[in-house]
Amino acid sequence: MSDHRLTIGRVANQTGCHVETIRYYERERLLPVPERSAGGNRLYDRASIERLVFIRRSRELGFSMKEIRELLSLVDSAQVSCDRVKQLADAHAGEIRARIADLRRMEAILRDLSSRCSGKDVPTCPIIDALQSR
Amino acid sequence: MSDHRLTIGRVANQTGCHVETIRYYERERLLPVPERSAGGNRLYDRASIERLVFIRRSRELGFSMKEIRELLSLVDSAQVSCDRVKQLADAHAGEIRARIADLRRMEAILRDLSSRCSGKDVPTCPIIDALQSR
DNA sequence: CGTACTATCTGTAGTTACTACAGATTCAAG
DNA sequence: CTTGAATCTGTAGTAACTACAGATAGTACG
Repeated sequence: MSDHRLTIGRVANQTGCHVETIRYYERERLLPVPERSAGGNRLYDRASIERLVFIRRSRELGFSMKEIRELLSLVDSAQVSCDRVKQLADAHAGEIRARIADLRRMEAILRDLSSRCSGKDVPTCPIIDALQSR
Repeated sequence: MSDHRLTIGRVANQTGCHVETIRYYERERLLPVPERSAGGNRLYDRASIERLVFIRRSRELGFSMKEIRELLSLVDSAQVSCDRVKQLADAHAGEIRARIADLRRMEAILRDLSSRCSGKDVPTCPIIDALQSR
């Protein structure tokens, strides 16, 4: 039954995480302490891979480790409260929208400044001027 | 002539930077070493304030400190090369657009997942499911 | 079985742009 | 001269990894 134990390198390959990141997640208690070989190397099972994929996908969606910690604890609790999960996802989506709005503002300003700059070697630059004064 | 020297606290007020941030910028060599009072307190002039405002506005537009360092060195060089400034601004705007695209992708996925989740206390949650499996 | 090479181990430091102390000193007002 | 606010230096913490160094484990080959 314990015949498909995987080394950390294989787990890294299968999940797309770096070896160091896997160890880091273990230190941070997102991953349970794995078994060890006689010599002390980590050995993982299927469940660890699933958990790692969960973390990775959550990170790809921009969840912070704190949020992931909570998502994982919800997963770990016998029955998932869809309620709280949805809450977390919606709150996070809201943060992302706010961030997008910020970035759009920045981009618009930069585009405007750039359009007013010839790019030629003239003595004054409208971009610099705008940054310098109010 | 040296009658409008400002303490770091006043400079912080006028620029909207924290005192610690001003000292940090000095350590990082974005700001020149200021004069000191007899007792050792920093004393700033108008030029320092302008430079600090420049840094702050650049940061607000999302420039990294590395980029700001280059912008400042362009400002410091006798004649500004509008060319390079525009290049930096455009490159930065491009990064912002890429970041926005990323965030939009995340937000769309989250919105989709959330719409498929009732938020009720059902045994399985489509959000969790999506995170768990590929 | 020995050797060589790769994988893994632990522990620490670096990354970005600040922010937050602690404990000592300086300054300004009364 | 005293008191309280401001400032000083130096260090450590933040988020989420990444990058070593130096030591040990595992594995393939002859």
